[in-house]
Amino acid sequence: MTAPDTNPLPTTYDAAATEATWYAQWTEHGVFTADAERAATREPFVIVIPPPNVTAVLHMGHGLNNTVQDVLIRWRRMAGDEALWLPGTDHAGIATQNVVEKQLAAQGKTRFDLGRGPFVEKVAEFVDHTGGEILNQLKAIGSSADWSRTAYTFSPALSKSVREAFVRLHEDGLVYKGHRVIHWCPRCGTSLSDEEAEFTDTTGKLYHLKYTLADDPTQSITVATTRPETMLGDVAVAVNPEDERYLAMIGREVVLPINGVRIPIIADSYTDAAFGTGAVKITPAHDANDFEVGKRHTLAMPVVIDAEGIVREVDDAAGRVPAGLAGLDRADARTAIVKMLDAEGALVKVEPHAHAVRHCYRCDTVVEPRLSDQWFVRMRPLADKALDVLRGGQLRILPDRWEAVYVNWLEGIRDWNISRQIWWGHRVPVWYCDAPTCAQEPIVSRTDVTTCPSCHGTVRQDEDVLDTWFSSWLWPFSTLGWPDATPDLKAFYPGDVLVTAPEILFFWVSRMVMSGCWFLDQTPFHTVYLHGTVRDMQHKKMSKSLGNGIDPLDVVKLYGADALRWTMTAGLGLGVDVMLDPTDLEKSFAPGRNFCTKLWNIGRFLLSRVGTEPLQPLSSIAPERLTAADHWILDRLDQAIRDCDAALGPPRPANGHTWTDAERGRGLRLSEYAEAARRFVWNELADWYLEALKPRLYATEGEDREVARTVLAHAFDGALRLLQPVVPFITEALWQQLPNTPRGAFLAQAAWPVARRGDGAASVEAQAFEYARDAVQAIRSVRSEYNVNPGAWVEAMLVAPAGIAELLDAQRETIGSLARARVAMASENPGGASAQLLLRDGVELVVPLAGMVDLEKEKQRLQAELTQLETQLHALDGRLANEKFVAKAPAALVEAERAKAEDWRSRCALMRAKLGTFGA
RNA sequence: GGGCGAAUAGCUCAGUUGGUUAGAGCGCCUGCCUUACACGCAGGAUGUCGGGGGUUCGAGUCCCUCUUCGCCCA
Repeated sequence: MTAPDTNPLPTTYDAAATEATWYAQWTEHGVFTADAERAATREPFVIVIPPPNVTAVLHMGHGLNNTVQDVLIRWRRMAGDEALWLPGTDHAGIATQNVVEKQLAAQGKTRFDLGRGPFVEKVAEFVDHTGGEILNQLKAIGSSADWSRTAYTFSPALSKSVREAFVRLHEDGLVYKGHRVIHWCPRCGTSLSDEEAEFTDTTGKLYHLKYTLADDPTQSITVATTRPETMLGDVAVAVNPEDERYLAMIGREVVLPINGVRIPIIADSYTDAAFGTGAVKITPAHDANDFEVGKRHTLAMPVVIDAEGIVREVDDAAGRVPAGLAGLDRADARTAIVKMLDAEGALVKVEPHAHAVRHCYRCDTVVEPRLSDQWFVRMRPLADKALDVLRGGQLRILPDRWEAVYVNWLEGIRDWNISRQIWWGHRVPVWYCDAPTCAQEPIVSRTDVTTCPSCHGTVRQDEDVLDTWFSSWLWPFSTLGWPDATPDLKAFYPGDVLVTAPEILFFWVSRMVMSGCWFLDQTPFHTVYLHGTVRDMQHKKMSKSLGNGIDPLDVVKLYGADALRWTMTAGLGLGVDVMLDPTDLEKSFAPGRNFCTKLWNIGRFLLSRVGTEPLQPLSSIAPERLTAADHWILDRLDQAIRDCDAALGPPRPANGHTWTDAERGRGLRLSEYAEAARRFVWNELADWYLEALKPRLYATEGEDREVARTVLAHAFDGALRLLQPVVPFITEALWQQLPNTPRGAFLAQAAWPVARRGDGAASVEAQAFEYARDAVQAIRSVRSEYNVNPGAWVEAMLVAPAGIAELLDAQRETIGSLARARVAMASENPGGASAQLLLRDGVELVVPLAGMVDLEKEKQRLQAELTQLETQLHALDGRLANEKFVAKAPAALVEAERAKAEDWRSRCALMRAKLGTFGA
């Protein structure tokens, strides 16, 4: 009888209780806390978290992203590195401001009702009270981040980094104020960078407008535009100088419909003769390309749409907007203007037109090109450095196809608009003298300026704040104390791996490389790991707005954090999207839960049979005391360790700084790692070793029982170590119960296993167990085929060549207990009415099954097997007869193929002989 | 318009530099509640590797082309 009362493990695994217990233990004992001093004597391994928005709520994308980071950091922590996973949040300028503005709107207020100071205070208060909750949610999925170093992009410390970066770039001549057309979101009321103005493919309309020549009303020129409402601000019509259709018109003037303004026809090679009519209207204040044309031709730049997207005479536009149109929203204005153009006979035609329209990445409003003054960073010199580190091999991106995308973007880099006209964010550190007569230039300063250095009068700070990404791009070192030379900065910069999704390759990843190379002269990490996107079964990206999301916390509640992590890891091919079915959580997460249950039950078996009495260490056991099964499982553990290491590593370039071609594409195969560990613990340890071991453990005492206890505990200990990075909770809970676990130690910081034998060759002793497995599987197969009662014992006879026979003879009991058979060895096949199978290396299995064997069936099976093997042998012989194959293929391969052909030939012969005994 | 990726078992996917009889999980079929586990065990079925062409002794893997789906950039 079992004695469940003495087993410290309950029959079912309680994920919730275990997770709470061990997470608290880990944090209480500082398991996740990195130490700058220790990093002097150990390899540091650093991952900085992609900081979630401070107002974000955990979704499956975070679940995936943070599981990957946690697996890597836990792996390196065990491997002996000084592992630092640095967590934190992003103040998320526009996004956070939008949230609070929405709250105000519900009270019928705007931010302007409050004023700048009180509004910023209100946002800060909001962030203090509700922000950062996502970090607690990350704890629920087991994230082993160093919470003592939690950073925030808008903290005083990081604000100092931001100012330093701005001022230094200014000193380097790379920050400047530019007057040009930028992307403007009329809803958010701010400019956007190129990257923040996302393209959406749209089927719009192409309007053909007829402008009459001023000096000859019988002649006209037709322009094509997707934005007819901007015609009020037209200052020219441009044609290509090569375009013969319009040569005679260049230099003459046309009259704009509706407002009657006269504008010239100019020649500019920007105009594509093949697009539309070959003539385009030029509106310098409302189109970036037109702006360039306007500058080249020193044209006026009237502004006819204001910051809110309302049509009116804003700037330089007197007489351009008729009273009936002034005050209309840009969309309404389009409708009205098209109607007016039609009435005037100026609308030639309207045709459907597929094109991409830019939208605000925060609120999806159609972006309005707008002429304004903005701060820019000249990116070319920074981009060149970022290209150098990739090309030089100090940086790699996995999957490597993204490297081309990275290179392409950096080669075509454009200046970065870093100023935003919102209130929530780092204020641009520039001050202006209030005195209109003072000659003082704008002051760019690391510290606040209160009086004008020239006239000692009052100053005012620039109204703009910086793009939120201007703080994010400093993240790998601002979080470590830069610009101060802190111990952390010295110990943990540069870091190692950056884990994120491809969506922010340009927003964030490339820019971090640029800033790291520029300010610290080193790439901030040697590896960028771009994982896939979480999608539903229709391959749609999971999102709250689409309603196809899965809440990771629901999964934790239903299946446990380990199950969630298992699904994320085991399903993660390199760079491949993860497909989950939001309507069927069971399908996605049951495998992880089932695996945990399996682990739990192995642990329960071990504790009930091995017990908790101290064990002698494996190293103290003489090899000859180990059974074939012991040797086999220890070999399998070695192989599993090698497979896991090969899938995960190398953790860094072998020479410490530059990837070799051979190393560059290796590692970070999380699914292969998980599969290797799973295969070992389930298909090898549980399915075979444990079963083979039972008779030895059922013994109440004896030397062999002690050996069995030690080997099983050792193998399971190895499995738990390999699995800790994926399923940290259950492995910790089990490891704590193992007889030889030191008190006060944690699996989370125990040593990563090392293979006992490095070569990977199976030992002779282990080989014996492989033969035994073959025999067991063959007997089971026969039993199943003949529907032998599962409880019944059968007779089985093994005929084996010398050498193998001795090995098998020693395994008779093991084979018998696993296959429910009384196993005998025989020197030759007795023939007769029996089921017979040919195993490896000339081993034959004979199962008499008196009276049950269907000879015809046996014959058919054998014949089918023979036919298949003959076909393969024929193909193989053909290959070996091919002189070119023998001459060109590697010698080792040819040799192996020859040996195989011989093996198959003798197998065929045996089968034919056997068929003969059936009287065929 | 330019670039990239994917297409392998019913489903989701592995398959590193071309080289055993192409694998896993789930699902499916058969039999088992065997004293760790039915969230389990044992046995089994399932693929002209998207179509076509080429290179090679040899192609799921390399090249060309077509089809379908997806992504990025302009």
